[in-house]
Parts: sequence; structure tokens; C-alpha cells
Amino acid sequence: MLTQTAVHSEVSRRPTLMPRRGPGSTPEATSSLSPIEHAMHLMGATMSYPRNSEIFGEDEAADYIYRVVTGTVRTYKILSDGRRQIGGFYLPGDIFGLECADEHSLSAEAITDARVLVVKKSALTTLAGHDAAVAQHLFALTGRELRRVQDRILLLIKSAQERVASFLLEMAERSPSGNAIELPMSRQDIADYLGLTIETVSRTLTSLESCAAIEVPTSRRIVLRNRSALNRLHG
Amino acid sequence: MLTQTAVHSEVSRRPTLMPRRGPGSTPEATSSLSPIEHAMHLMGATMSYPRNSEIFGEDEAADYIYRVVTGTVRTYKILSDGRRQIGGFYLPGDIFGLECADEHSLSAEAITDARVLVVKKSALTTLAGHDAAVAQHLFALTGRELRRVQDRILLLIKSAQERVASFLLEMAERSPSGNAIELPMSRQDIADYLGLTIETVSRTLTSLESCAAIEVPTSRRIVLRNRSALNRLHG
DNA sequence: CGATGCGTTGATAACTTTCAAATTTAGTGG
DNA sequence: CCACTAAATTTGAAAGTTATCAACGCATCG
Repeated sequence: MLTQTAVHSEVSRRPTLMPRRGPGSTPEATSSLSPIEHAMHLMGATMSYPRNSEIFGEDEAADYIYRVVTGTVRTYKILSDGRRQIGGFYLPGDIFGLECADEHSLSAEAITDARVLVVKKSALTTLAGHDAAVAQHLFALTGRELRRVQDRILLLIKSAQERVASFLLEMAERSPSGNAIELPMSRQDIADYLGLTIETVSRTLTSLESCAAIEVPTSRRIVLRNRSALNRLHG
Repeated sequence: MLTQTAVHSEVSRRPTLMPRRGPGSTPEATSSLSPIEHAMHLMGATMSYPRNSEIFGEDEAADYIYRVVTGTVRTYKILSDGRRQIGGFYLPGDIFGLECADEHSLSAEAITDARVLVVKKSALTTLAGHDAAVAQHLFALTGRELRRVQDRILLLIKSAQERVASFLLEMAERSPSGNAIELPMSRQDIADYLGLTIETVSRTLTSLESCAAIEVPTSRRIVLRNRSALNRLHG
């Protein structure tokens, strides 16, 4: 089964620490944010990471929670046999780094150049200890992440077609763009996310295309043509 | 792939509500428990569920968190095509019901006759809002569950042998009994947990037995004979 | 004792991976 | 801007793994 993703021994230029922003100067309106996101904006710092650079490693202390501002992030784990499993893809607005109490069980990398809001976990839990609304929201947030991961489990017991169809629907759901998806990640990323090989992912996409369920104008761009067919597949 | 677990349309006798216990009358020493477990003992009620009865349904309000006192519990989800995916097995001391914010995404059933401590989620989050230690613990608890689920994902991308070996090691880890495991669940439960068929689970067990890695005196009893071989498999 | 549920075993089919090669795309330097 | 090289993606054929279908054994329970 060796997928053997060439381990990214790439540029690991140091991320740039951006000046801490005060309230009111955020690029997004903080008023529409949840208490936690609001707090993250107040207490956090924005960091910039170039494409393929590491945001945190599997063994690091995991004191931080992250919120994607721009770009795309992947979390992943390298298994003992060299395979790589991707834990998730995170798009702007998504929060990652929740998955562990003490240490990260995953590493995180920027798939594209990315800006990420970073805040100390302890700052959030302290806040939660003073404000039940924050506590409840923090709890709900991890609960949602938990459910997201459980949905992945449902994905992994399905066939290759179902997995790919579900992945496309999920990405379409999360992208604003309607039926056209601009994939920030490579086929290898998708394969390692779905537990398949790149060949199977590629073949499945072509088969979906020949079913007229999708269109693949370029490898990174996919248009959903027949959602009901995809929905039927993804069960 | 239709595993078609005969849906448990069994006895669904009403669970028995046990009298609420006051502090100090618990069967376990509460002193060694975490703040949350302590709170659960103070605020919760113990319920009894007969074998194969439902503890909560997928659609129910999910206002509660549960802690197994005796017996074994499974959480599961029935997919649209009839397949069943088991979310997890919970042994005495384990906490379940964390997985969702608003509604359960899973159902829960007692595998054996079980007693379960039940406490309102809102009571815990309220408590967390007053006590940072509780907030932090609650956060850590869901983080741990999150990691458990992520480990399941790593399991599901592996081969049948690896999955079964990992399952056995996990169960041995969680049972007090050392190398001998008394399985409370059926082959179908194991299959639906590992994303395999009962035939494959059965075949894999026999193959592991013929490798002298395990011994299967009775179908519900498994003895680990060669842990390093199992560890090698589970990667 | 026959019915029933659970687990095992066997043969075959379906699906996915593996290995290899062709093709396309992207990046670089002239 | 074009040519060239490296990387990513697609495609093909063969091998390996798991599911499916079917039958059998074994225990439990009326």
C-alpha cells in the first residue's frame, strides 16, 4: 500500500510574524464572529507561511489554536511505513489545531501561501473559565470538529467512487463558487486524504467525467455537472 | 459492499432510572476522579440499559454526556445503503456522547447490560464557565476523543490484517486482563467497527492464529501470544 | 430434536493497488 | 517568447486484496 509521498523536505523559510493588530483594525468585521473568533482576533497574532512550509510539527507543544485567514492548510501524519494520512484541509475561516490536549498528533503545512491567526489555547480556556458562553462555544467547536472527523470515517469505509464524489461535494460546499471548484491541493494530497492512490483518484475522476457527472477542464479545476448523480454515489 | 447488519429491532424495554445518588454514596471513590467526572457523579443520574437497548438515537437532542459505569456500549450510524458503521466501543470509565454540538450524529446502544451515568451537557458547560480548571478539562476531554477518532482514521486506511491487529491491541490496552481479551461484541460489531466484513474478520483471526500471534479458544475470547508480531502488523 | 443465530470456511467476482510508461503541465534559462 | 527539464497527472496491464455468495459447523433455546 506504500503511497510514499515524497516527504516535503522543502523550503522551510521562517514564517513572518506580523504586527499584532488592535481591535477595530481587522480585515474582517469582528462583529459577525463568534465569541471565540472575536477573542482570537483580540488576543491572537497573524502569521504568514509560504507554500509548503510547516506551521507546526507533530511533536510540538500544541499550545495554540489556529484560524485560517487566507490560503489553505493541510494537517497530516506520516505513518511508520512512510504513508501519509491527511487529517484535513482548512480553508479561510476554518479553525484547526483543536485535535489534541497536550501534544499535536498531527503536523500542519501551508498548501498555498497562507496567513493564519494564532492564539494560545490557555488564553482561550482561561477566558472560557470566566464566561460560560465562551465555554459553551469552545465546546461546540470541538464537537463540530469531532463530527467532521467522524464523517471522514464514514467516507473511508466507502468505495473509491463514493469517496471521490463525497470529497468533491464537500469541497463545493465549502467553496463559495457554486459548482466550480478550484482545488488548492494536488492529487497526492487528495489521495492521502481519501486513503487511495493517486492513480485511483485520477481514474475515478476520469470515470466521473465520462459519466458526465463532472468536468475537469484543468487538473486543479473541477466543475460539478450533475450533483444528484454525485449525491447518489456519496450515499 | 452491503454489510447489511440486521438492524436491531429488538427489545427496547424502557431503561430503568435509578435513584439519584448523593455525594459520598458512590460505588467508586470520587477522590481520584477528574473535576468533570466528580461533577458528573454529583449532578448525574445512573441509568440501567438491558443488552441491545438504545441509549440515545441519532436524532435526539444530545443534551447529555454519558459515562459507562458497568457493561459495554457501542455508538453507531446506519448509512443510507443499510451499512452500519460503529463509532466506538465504550468500556467502564469511558465517556461518550461528546461528538456533537446540537444533535447526536450517532446512536448508542448497550452491547451488554450496562449502567451509565448521565449528566446534562449544559450543566457541565455552566460549571466550566465558573471554573477554568473544569473548562480546561472539558476541552482536554473532547481533544482526547478527537484524537481517538483520528487514530481510527489511520486504522481505516490500513489492510485487514493491520486493522484487526490494531483492534486487538487496542482492546488489550483497554482491558485490565493483560494478554487475554474477553470480547463483549460480536464479529459483526467488530467488522462494522473496522470497515470490513465478518468473513474477512473471521479469516484474519484464523490467519493470525495460524501465525501463532494469537489464540482463539472461544470466539469471544482471544489471547495475545506474540505482541511484537501484532505490533509489527499494526505499524 | 429441529429451529435459529453466530461464526467459520471455500470459491469466485469485483475492486484497488502496483508497476510501468505515456502525456500534460509548470518552471527555468536563454 | 520559446525551448528544455522536472514534476504532476493520466493511462494501461497485471497482481493482490477484500467482498460476495454459498455452504457448513456449532451452540443455544424452545
